Amino acid sequence: MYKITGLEDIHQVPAKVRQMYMAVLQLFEQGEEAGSIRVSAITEMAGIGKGTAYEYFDSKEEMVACALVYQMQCIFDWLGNMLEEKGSFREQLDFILDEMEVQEERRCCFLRCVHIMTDYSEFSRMIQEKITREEFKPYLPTNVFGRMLRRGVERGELRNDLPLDYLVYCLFSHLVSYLLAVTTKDCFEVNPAKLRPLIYRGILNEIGADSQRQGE
Amino acid sequence: MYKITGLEDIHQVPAKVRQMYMAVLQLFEQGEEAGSIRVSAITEMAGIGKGTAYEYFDSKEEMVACALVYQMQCIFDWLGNMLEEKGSFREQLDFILDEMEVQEERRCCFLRCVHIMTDYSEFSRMIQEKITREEFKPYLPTNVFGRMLRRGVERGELRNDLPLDYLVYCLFSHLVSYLLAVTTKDCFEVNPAKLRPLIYRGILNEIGADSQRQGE
Amino acid sequence: MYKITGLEDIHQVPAKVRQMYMAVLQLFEQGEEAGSIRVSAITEMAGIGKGTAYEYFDSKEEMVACALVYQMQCIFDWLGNMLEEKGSFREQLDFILDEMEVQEERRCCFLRCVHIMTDYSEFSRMIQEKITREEFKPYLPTNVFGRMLRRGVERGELRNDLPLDYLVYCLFSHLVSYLLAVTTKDCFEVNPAKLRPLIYRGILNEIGADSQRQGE
Amino acid sequence: MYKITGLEDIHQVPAKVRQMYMAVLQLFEQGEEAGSIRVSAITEMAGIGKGTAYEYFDSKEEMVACALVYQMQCIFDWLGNMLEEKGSFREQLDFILDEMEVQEERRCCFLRCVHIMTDYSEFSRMIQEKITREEFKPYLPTNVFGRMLRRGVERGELRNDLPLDYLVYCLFSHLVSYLLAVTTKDCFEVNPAKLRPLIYRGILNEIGADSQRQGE
DNA sequence: GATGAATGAGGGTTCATTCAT
DNA sequence: AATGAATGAACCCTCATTCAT
Repeated sequence: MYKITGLEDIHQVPAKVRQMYMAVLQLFEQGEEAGSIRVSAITEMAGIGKGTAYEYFDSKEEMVACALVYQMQCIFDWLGNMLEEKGSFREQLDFILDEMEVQEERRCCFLRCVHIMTDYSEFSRMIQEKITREEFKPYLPTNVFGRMLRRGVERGELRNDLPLDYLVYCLFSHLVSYLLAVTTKDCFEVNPAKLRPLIYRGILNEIGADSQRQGE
Repeated sequence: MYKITGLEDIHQVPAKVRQMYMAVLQLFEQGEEAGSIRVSAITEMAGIGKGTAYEYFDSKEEMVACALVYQMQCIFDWLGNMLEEKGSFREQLDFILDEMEVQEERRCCFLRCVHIMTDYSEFSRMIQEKITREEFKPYLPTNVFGRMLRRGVERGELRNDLPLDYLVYCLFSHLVSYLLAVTTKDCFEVNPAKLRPLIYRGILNEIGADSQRQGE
Repeated sequence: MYKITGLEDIHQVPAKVRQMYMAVLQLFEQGEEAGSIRVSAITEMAGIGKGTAYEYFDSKEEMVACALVYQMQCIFDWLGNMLEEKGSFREQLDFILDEMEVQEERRCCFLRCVHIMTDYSEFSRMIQEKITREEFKPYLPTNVFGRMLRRGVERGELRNDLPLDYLVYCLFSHLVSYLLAVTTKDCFEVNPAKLRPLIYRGILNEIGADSQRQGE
Repeated sequence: MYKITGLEDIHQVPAKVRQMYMAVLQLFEQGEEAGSIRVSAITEMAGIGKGTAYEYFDSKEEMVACALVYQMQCIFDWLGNMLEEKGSFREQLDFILDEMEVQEERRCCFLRCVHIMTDYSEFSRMIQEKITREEFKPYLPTNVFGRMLRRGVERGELRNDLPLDYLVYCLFSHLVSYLLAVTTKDCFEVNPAKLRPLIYRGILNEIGADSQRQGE
């Protein structure tokens, strides 16, 4: 039988596979490590037989990797749609920061992206291999944020003299900083509320349309 | 016998324990995950008997966690000493960015700090518990960078109207951004050389003495 | 899966579990100690995989303890049935003494009862915990002998003015004495044949109907 | 160096060996099984180095076996001396029953004798091998009780028409019954106080001088 | 297609014994 | 003689994977 690749259309995932994905994600939220999740835990939680899992996937690693890729797809798909609805760059930025601050599950997903990018392990390589495939392209942060930033430029809110890649990097790194600040509240005693204005200023300083005009 | 805690003075670690640490770190560089390192791999590489490992540590997890904590201590100790020798904030900043860019082992260590901070797993909690102990205080990035920044303020290079914690956060988040940019060259096509001036400007905009004067 | 408790109906023990029980008992007869029986020895002898053993039992100790409890159940069940068929107290007594003298496996089981009763170890406690459960009640020597003695009283062969508990104790202790005598032939040079009449006289002296009449 | 055999004169056991014996016996009273006592537990409790233990003994089994043999020697030596002081058979019997009922450590020792006699394991064979050596002879229950019984015959308290071995067996088995009754109070609800007269009558019925006269 | 009982390789840990000091 | 750090064989137990039903 054809096995699952994790890059299927998120709306056409077989029911039992979706149940498995949900189980994996739930186990992650319970603090399990990727490597130490047990197949029996997944199938029991998904309410399916252990053998069934192997009808869809070749190995445990595939199950976990596909579940994470699926979650990324879902969240970035959702995020892309939500950003599309906002009227201005500032509203979009606010929305992202709000999500990072508030939502447990979503912050988790952002964190996991950073976590996976900062790891050389076999398992991370597996996910990286998947998310660099053609099918994943539209869900890549690069593209989700890219679309948002391109519209910002078109609207005249952002500088039009910088390569899009640089705009993406700039936004991304500020977001990571905020994410870490929110996550490690205990470590740096920095109030997220006080940080927001600095994030705005930092980003607009670098890529806002005003900074371009000032430079002229 | 007293078991190793990982917080011993880095110059007084027993020879065999140091050999174990080196083995663990080498295995990490070969791409192993924390959870999948085998005790036999550690002891064989360290050239000691498997039982000996358990004379010093209570479990495999302890072995790995202590090795990582040891590496952090060593690197932040070394970094602190190196920074002390530099004459200006700019020289210090250059030194750190150079290290992040060039040195494999050291970048690894920085990355691992981020990696651990972005993880809820049992294993990460184990390390976090160790590095929040009193003995580790002087090696904490917060303190290493804190000392560097305090001197910057004293020298009149940095603003004196901001809490130190905030200065640390600001520096730290810019460093993480640079680190990610250097690490994920493949993802964002951003040239580190072109990034440097932006990092400098970004940091000095926020915490440089000049920005304070301008605000007045 | 539900784990085995050792108190299942002896006729409904799963085949592989029964094979394990047989292996354990065989190992005992080969002179192994309870604590030093190896799981691999059990499974190899039972002709099953090592993992399978853990499908049914939680630990090695459980395997061994359940096997011993199973043997007790089987033997006391068999003994109870055999005694039921005998027509008189004297025939019943003869039957028990014959069995103690002749049968290797069954004497073993009686001896083990004594062995376990004279031991405080964790392992003995484990068995004692099992055989004091409700399900084991009908197989307890107290009850097997109790039924036999009650019928003796009803038939008018035994005194009816003593509590049943006392009758049981009296029979039991004489049996133990005989058992030890038979077992330690090398130690006391006492001929079992010469002992029998003394056992009969000893028991009937204490609990026989005649002794009651004489006392009146 | 000459190794300890466990049959040395109990008053000439080297100090460190005696400390080891005490440690082993203490561990037994804490409920450890013979096979699961650890060498390190013995040496730590004895306050000596682990290597030292192997100066005196060839193996762990020897250490434990010798400690048990030593305890038997001590207790039966003491018992023999105590019995010597008593003026009549009845007083001697009372003394033994008292000890069985009251003294924890000594009842333990009697129980252990039964426990070892009812076991075929390697370890029990080791002890049995030791206690059947010439040097242990005077401490054997057979002999301790034998001396007591011989004096009973000489004093005219006991029958003189039975072989000594038989007298010993008779006494021994009644003592075991009493021991079991006292030990398993919870199992048979038999009051030791009510049992005593029965034990006396039982023994004297069989081997008392009166029973001989009656038979004539 | 779905199942879950059976498997056995693999790895963590213990602990008796040795031997250099 | 005394020590205790070092050792590695031994063994329990886990769990990914298979396959007969």
